[in-house]
Amino acid sequence: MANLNPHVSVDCVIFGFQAGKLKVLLIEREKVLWGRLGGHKLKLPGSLISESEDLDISAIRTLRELTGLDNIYMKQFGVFSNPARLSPPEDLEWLQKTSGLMVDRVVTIAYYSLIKIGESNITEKTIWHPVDELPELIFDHNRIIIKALEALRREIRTEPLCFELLPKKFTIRQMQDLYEAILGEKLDNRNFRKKIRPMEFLIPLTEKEMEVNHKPARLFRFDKKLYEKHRKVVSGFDL
Amino acid sequence: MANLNPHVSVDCVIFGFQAGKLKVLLIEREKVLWGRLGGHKLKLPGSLISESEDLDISAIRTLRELTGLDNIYMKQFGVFSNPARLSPPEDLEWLQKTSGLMVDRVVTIAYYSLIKIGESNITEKTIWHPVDELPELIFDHNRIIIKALEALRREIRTEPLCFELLPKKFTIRQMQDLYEAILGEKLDNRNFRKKIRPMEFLIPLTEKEMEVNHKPARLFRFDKKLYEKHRKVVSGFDL
DNA sequence: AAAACTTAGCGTAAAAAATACGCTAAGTTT
DNA sequence: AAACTTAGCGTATTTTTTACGCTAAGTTTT
Repeated sequence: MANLNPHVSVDCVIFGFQAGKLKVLLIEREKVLWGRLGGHKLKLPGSLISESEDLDISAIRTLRELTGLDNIYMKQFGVFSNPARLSPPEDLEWLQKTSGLMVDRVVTIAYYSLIKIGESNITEKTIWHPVDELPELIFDHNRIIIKALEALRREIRTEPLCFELLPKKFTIRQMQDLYEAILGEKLDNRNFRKKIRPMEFLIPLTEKEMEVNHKPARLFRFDKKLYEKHRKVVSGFDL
Repeated sequence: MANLNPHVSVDCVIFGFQAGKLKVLLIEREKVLWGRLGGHKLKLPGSLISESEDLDISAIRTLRELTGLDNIYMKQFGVFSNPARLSPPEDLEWLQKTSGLMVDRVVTIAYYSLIKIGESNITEKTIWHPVDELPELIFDHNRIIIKALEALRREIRTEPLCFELLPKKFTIRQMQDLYEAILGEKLDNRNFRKKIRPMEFLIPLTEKEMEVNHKPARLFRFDKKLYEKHRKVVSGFDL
C-alpha cells in the first residue's frame, strides 16, 4: 500500500440482516499490552486513506479485505470532523501505537454498506452486533452508526436497498420483516403484499422455502436489469 | 487564523433565488500575472480548513466572511476525493501560488447553503450565476454544483427549505415559482394553493405586494416556531 | 386421525390524497 | 370601456393508502 495520509480516514458501517434483526459488523480492537488498556472495546472497520486513492476505492478495498466480497452496495453518508473526536485519550493512544503515526486529528468520511450475511465470508475476528443494543464503542463510532441508520431509514424507502440485505432467494415475509426491523414499525401483511407483488422486477420462483414449521412460502428473486428498465418509466422504487 | 491543513478543504455551493431563477454564487478567480493564465475562470467559495476547526465551523466562517450573514441554512452533502480533481494543471498552479502551499491532493467536503439574495450583503467581487447555464469552472466545481442541485431537489420536497430562499414576506405565487425553478416542472396553481394554504405555520399578513402590474397578492411569512411544533404531530413538511 | 394453530395469500370497502379543470373578482394596460 | 392578467375559491374524478374479512395449506398437539 502506498503511504498513508494521516489526516483523512474512511469508516464503514456494514449492515446485515440476521434472525429478524438488523446488525452491524464490528471489530474487536486489538488489545494494547499495557496497564489499564486491557478493555475489549469494539470499533467500526476503517482505515486511514493512502495518498493516491479515491475515497470510494479506499472504502471498497477495506470491505473486500474484510468480507471477501466485491460488488457490495455502499454509500457515503457523512463526514465527522470534530477536532476532539479521537477521544477518550486511551483510544487515541491506541491508534497512535497501532498506526505508528503521530496522528492527533483525523477527518473521517463515513460509508454504510449492505451485505447478505449468509453469503459473505468474513475472515477476520469480527462480531455481528444488533444495532439496537450497542455497547460503548471507540471514538465517536456510536454516533456514526446512529447517523448511518438514519440515512439507511431514509434511503430504503425510495431505493431497492432491501435486496442487498436479503438472500438471493427470499419470501415476501422476509422482506416485510426486514422493513419492520429497519423502520421500527409493524406493517400490515395484506397491504404489504399488495404493494410488493405488482413490482415487475420481483420474479416468482417455482421453489418454496424449506425447513420452516408452517406453510412454506413462495421464493422470489430480484431482477436488477428489469428494475433498471422499469425505473425509467415510473420513477423508481417506493414503499 | 490557525495554520492550515493542506489536505482537506471546504467548498460552498450558495444558492439564491432571483428574477424567477435559481442562482449560484461564484467568485472570480484572481488572475495570475503570467502567460496564458489570464483567463477569468470562476470558482465556488471555499478554503482549506484550519487545523483546529470543525468543518461545519469552517463552512460557517467562510459564509460569514463572504456574505456578512449569520444563521444561514447549510448542509453537508458530499465529499469529492478524486486524486486527480485539482486539474487542469493551470488551475493547480494557481492554487499553489495563491495559497503558498505545495498542495497536490485535497479532499473537499461540499456544503450547499440557501440565502435570501435581497437581504444579503455581499462584499467581495462575486457573481450570482443562473445554475442552468454555467460556464466551465475551476477544478471539479461544475460537478460539485450538479451534485448540490440533486441534493437540494431531493431535500426541498420534505423540508421547509424554500423559506430560506424567499424573502421574509412572500406571496404564494413566489413560492410556486421557486418550486418550479428548482424542480424544473410546472405546477397547477389551484392545487398548489390548496396544498400550501392549510399549513399552519404560514402566517397571512394584512399587507399585499406592491409594484406589480397586476392584482396584488397577499403576503405571508413563515413561522419557524409553529413549524417546529407542528412537525412533531404530523411528520414534517412535504410537497 | 381429528382438532387446534400458524402463516400464506387473495379480496373488498372505506378513507385520504392527488389531479384535472371551471369560475369569479380585483386589479392592470390598451 | 374593453381586453387582459393574476389572485383565489370551488367541485368532480381518479389514484393511493388504510383497515380488515376470509380461505387454503401446511404444522403441531391431542
